[in-house]
Amino acid sequence: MPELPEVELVGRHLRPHILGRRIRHVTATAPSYFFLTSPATLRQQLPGETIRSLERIGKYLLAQLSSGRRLLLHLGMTGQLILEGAQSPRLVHGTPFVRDKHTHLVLEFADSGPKLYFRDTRKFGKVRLLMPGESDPRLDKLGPDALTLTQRILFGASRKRRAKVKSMLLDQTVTAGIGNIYADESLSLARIHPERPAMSLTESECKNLARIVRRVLTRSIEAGGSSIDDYIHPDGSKGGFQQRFRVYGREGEPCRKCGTAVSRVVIGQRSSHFCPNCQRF
DNA sequence: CAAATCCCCTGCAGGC
DNA sequence: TGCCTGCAGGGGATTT
Repeated sequence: MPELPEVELVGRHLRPHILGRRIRHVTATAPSYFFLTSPATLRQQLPGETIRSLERIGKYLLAQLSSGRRLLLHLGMTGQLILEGAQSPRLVHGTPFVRDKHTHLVLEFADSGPKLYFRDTRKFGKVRLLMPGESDPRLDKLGPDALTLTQRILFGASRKRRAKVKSMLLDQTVTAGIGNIYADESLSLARIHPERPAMSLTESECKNLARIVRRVLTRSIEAGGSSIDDYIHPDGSKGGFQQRFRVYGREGEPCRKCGTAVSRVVIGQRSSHFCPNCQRF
């Protein structure tokens, strides 16, 4: 589910519903590495806090709280932030979401508005409460946001890299927000083979690739993001960008440009899709 | 150092 | 129907 466009959309959908609201009660499940801050601490510390702002940083969401503390959230692979009343993603059409065994955190507010559920089946997501002035190394290490990716950043990062260009795009310290889908889609549009050594890219290829990354991410946001198995929006609605995938998840299917079968290779433990004709090594 | 490998966790689809 | 394998929008720790 969540790469930059999806996280951005979750933030946009959530803001009107949670900003300015005061947390009254917190329910959190058993400790797991989902909780960088213990559930007990969250239950104890969050009530009384008002959510002042919510910003996206790469694939993270960071909520500023009234006490000066901050709540850091990451959706991992299957994380979902769901507003009470949302349509259930996989259950019968028209059924509102109800808390289940994968719902690890519930925020109830002092007003009568909807609760907020944080659900994550695989528990790769993260939640951490940052004390005033406290920082998180994960945030500190992030590169510039991928929506503002420039040729300069890509070209600079690529110079001494023997590693594959796709790995560079996925490296959040180079640029933050690109995940497996948008890396494949961007390289496809840029007609660059994902296994090319990053250092083999020319300056003009970097310029083109940076522009394409920005455009793909922007277009996906406009289309409501990509929804594959789970929904993404806090109200339960789905995105539509997955219908426009050129290569992602299309192994064996014809390239939309030349008809050649889309190939799949594994790069850095991740499936990588490309057209072997349009994206020459 | 940089780069490759393994691991965290759960559910689902497909082959037999 | 059931079992088994492989795979999944992420990223951190460990190894080479």
